[in-house]
Amino acid sequence: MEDRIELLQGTLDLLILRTLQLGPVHGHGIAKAIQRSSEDVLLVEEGSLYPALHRLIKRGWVTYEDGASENNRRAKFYRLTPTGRKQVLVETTKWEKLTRAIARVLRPA
Amino acid sequence: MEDRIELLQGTLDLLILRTLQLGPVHGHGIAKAIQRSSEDVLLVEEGSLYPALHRLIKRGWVTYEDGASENNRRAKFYRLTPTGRKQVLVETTKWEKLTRAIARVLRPA
DNA sequence: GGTCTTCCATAGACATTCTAGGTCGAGACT
DNA sequence: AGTCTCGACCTAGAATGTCTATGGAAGACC
Repeated sequence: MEDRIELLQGTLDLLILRTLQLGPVHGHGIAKAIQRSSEDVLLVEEGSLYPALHRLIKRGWVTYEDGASENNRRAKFYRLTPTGRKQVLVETTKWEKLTRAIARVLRPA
Repeated sequence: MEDRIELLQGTLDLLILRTLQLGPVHGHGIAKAIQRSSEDVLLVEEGSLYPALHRLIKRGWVTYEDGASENNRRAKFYRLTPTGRKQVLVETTKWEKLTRAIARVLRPA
């Protein structure tokens, strides 16, 4: 296949949190949303997605309710908790700080 | 203890390659250079640095010669191979593609 | 009823970083 | 001479997070 780009470790949580900022979405929908908004650059594997979601739940940043998808399939609609909502900002800031730092190193003096 | 920021997995190789673009440097010097040019945001632990360097050598992107440091200590001066020099561009492009993609996801529509 | 697709999930492999140790030698100080 | 610190190098093992591969359940569709 083509140039698959692997996610950087630690970035998936942020991508998920940010996606959930727009409202409750089920797992499959999160993956599709990230793929779409990244213009097909980022492909979230299920084997990465669900462990990540469970991680976020464990940390109290995300919760879910059972429901039915647009296609009438059983689905869990994940959404941010109040803590999670704050955490999005923390994580976003951290990401920006980090990428700015890396950019400085990459930019040849 | 302040807000230690951990490196993202996969970014260290690029940081090292980019640092070596400026000329041969010994390990300790690489760590200091990255710390300095990132304005103390990125701290490269030795336990990450040396495995990374050996990885890059194994891939044929980096090589080294023995020499003496500014302080007259024994040191290995690491430098890019011709292949490594090309690889810097590849890795830089990948990084930019990835961060652009992530930025699109983070940017709320 | 059979098959496709959607949605959820996990086990195990893999890669990279960190923690926590250790070595060895140069220079400084006593 | 002895000892201390620091510079430079290194590794083992733990921790983390992603990927590969796989499976299951249930609705849709023929």
